Amino acid sequence: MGAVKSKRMPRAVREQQMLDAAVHIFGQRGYMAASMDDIAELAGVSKPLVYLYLNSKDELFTACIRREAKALTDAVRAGVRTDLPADRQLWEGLLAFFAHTLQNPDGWAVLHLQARTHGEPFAAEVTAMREELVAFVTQLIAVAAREAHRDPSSAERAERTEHEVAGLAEALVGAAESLAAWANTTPGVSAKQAAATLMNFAWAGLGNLMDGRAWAPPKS
Amino acid sequence: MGAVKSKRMPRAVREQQMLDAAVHIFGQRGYMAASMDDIAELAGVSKPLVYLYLNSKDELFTACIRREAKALTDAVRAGVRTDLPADRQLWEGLLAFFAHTLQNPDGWAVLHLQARTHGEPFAAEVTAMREELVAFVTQLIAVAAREAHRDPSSAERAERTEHEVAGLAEALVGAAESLAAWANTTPGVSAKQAAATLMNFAWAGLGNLMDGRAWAPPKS
Amino acid sequence: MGAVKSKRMPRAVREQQMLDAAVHIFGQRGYMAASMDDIAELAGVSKPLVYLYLNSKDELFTACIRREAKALTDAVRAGVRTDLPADRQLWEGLLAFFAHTLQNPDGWAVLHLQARTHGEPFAAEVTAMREELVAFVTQLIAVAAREAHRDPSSAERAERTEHEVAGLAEALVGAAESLAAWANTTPGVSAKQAAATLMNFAWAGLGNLMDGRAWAPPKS
Amino acid sequence: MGAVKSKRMPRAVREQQMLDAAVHIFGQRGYMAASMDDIAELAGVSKPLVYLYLNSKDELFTACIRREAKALTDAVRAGVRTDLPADRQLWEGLLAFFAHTLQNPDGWAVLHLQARTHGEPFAAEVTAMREELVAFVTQLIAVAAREAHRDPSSAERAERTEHEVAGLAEALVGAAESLAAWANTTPGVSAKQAAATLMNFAWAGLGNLMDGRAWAPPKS
DNA sequence: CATGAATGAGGTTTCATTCAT
DNA sequence: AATGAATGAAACCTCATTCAT
Repeated sequence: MGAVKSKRMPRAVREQQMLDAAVHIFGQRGYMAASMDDIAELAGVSKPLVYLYLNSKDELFTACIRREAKALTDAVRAGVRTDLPADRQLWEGLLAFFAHTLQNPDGWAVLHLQARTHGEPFAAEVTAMREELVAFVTQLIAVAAREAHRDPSSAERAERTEHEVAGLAEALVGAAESLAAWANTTPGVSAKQAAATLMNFAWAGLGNLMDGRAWAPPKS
Repeated sequence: MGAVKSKRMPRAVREQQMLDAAVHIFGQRGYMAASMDDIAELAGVSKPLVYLYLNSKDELFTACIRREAKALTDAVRAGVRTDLPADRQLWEGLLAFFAHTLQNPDGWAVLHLQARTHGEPFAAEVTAMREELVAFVTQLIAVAAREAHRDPSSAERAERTEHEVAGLAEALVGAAESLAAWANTTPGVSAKQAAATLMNFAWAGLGNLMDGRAWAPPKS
Repeated sequence: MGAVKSKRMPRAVREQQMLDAAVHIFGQRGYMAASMDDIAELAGVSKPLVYLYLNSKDELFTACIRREAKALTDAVRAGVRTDLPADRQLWEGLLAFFAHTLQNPDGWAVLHLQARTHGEPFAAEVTAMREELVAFVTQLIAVAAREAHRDPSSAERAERTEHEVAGLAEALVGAAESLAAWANTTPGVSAKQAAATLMNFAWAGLGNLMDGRAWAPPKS
Repeated sequence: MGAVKSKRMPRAVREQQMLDAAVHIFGQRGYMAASMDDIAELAGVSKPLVYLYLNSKDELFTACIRREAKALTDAVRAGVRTDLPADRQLWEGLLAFFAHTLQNPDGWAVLHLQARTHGEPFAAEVTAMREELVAFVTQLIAVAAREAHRDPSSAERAERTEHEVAGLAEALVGAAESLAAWANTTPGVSAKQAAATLMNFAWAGLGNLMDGRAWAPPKS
């Protein structure tokens, strides 16, 4: 874990070492419980150097969030072949998402647990990333809807559908996030299993909705 | 919020005041950022009294988690009439869940955000509550499966179904949790809307699964 | 110096002990070089108690300045009998001023050296005190002028006089301040000697000015 | 202010740039609040170079004091024509003094405020400069006394006068210093005005004293 | 029952200073 | 001649926690 201690490294390298250490500590202990001493020690440098390069605990935390958010969205983007049908795209996206979060448990903890738990500068960073994922899913659902009934006979149905897509995408991304946390803390759950569970859950339901077979709440 | 300051109250009442204050502060600021000073002040008592009744910050936090977890599961249980069909039970459960979390944002923040973000003594408390909810959903899914095809023709299909129920319940509860957080931070979202969104998402998907129409991952 | 260490004292007493210690350390070492650790130790208390009562280094410093400024102006006021002629009043004021500054070297150092050397919140406190002294002197000079020539024959002379009084008072107070510092660092100089030196210097000069016998700068 | 950054300059030039920067920062922020980083940056060099040339913060500060003290005394000396009568010499000296301090506010702040506010190595530097000014004034007063009454009729008076000259010179220099600070912080006050105010104040008073018309403290 | 008084320990942050190139 | 990389030491401040009344 703690990189081999060697002196006089170029700044870019040292910064990555510090971010590695910080993500690990922040992910394990939380923002407030993490001490700059511990992060510096794990990074193999002295505390003043951490401050010289990253200025403050806040900025260090923000840098962690940004790096991990970018890494995650990059991973998902890289995993999806956009020339495939919508269901295959969703499948590949989920697979890439769970694979990445399972391989980066600390990074995922920082994004999912820590960043959202501490006030506004941080939560906004995650919100931005989340919106990218939600947009991806929203677009997939829209494509799927068009694929499902090429016949745009009922304008009403189309409208209702459009109207609900946002909430559905939100629910799907939320479910994925929760499953990622669950997979991270439950031994023996692979990325493929998590993706399959969610895909089954989601795709069939979406299909039904597209066809207008929604569950109707009771009148009472 | 801060109870009117009056002397000589029975211990049980004072304790509840303290827990009220603690849940509010913990929910707003997080476990580490919350100070015993602030909690005592909001509760309208002196700090030593908080220690006399609740021993330490850890125990105070644990007491908060336990009280809020019990309140939530009680609310869900109370909202479900077990003599109704499975879909109605799930609907009522979701409704009760979202209604309670929306009316107790601080309590929900403590359970969903804070308790899971800080090491083991606390996360376990939430896990216990979560398992109760998952069990409730799991049983509903099982009932639904039996209702759907009373004819257990394909043993293979039944087995596969049983095998996945755990993951599905997990996904559903996770989606509910995410939606609760979303509803809490998005103005204008009612408990009924949140429940309807999730119910639509879930029930159709579950129904399809029950009928064996699952989405099949590609072989590659 | 360091008060006898005894536990459990009422807050007001402890606060004065802390201020005593702080004035001593600030006066000797300067605002920035003074450490809260040293002040707390000299006061015979722990550092957190200093913060509990005085909030921050800034506020502690401000409290010192205010206390010492008030003590000095009080001492001067108490030393002057306002029913005497102007010269006697000035004499008594100077005597009280030098007596007080010689008996409170640290307080005087805080006011004269430290408070003016560090930015605006602090300098303003001293300016207020200084203005009180300048006003006192200004009024004495005006009274003296009236006493000197009861015959207000030359309006021009009176006007010019009025015009210069401000600058003269400023110079006199400035001279007094410098002499106080000098007396504080030069062994064997009594308050009476310092007052006599300045009184001689000032009163004769003022008298001459009142009579219009000013030194004229060369034309070149 | 910050010199254009150019490499390979002769040492003497670089040193002056550093001293310029240091005087500016020390004057504005004070000795302790000034950081070597800021000074090096303002000087346009790297920190190790500052240490290579000036060894330590203390020595850098001392070098600043010495340079500014020399500049001030040089300016005063250069402004005085010693073949003139005493009053003209004093006038020219004051004029040069105020002109220099007004044109070098940072340097004057270093000498008057900062150097005296921090322990012994530094205060002594200023004391040396101050003594030179006091000696200059003392000698002027002596000359003036001889000019005033060439007839040393009263030995007693002469003795008393000799005895007080030190205090008087001290008071005059102190008043000048205070006025310089006042002129530096009060907009619209010229060197000539400051010099005239003090000259009026001082010369008439000194003249009176020379003639034996001193103010007598009351017997009580 | 209730509290004002008090502290040990540890947090973030900054700074003067040096080393290796 | 000049600098990027690095740190030991110490500053301010906060907090959970306890005692004596």
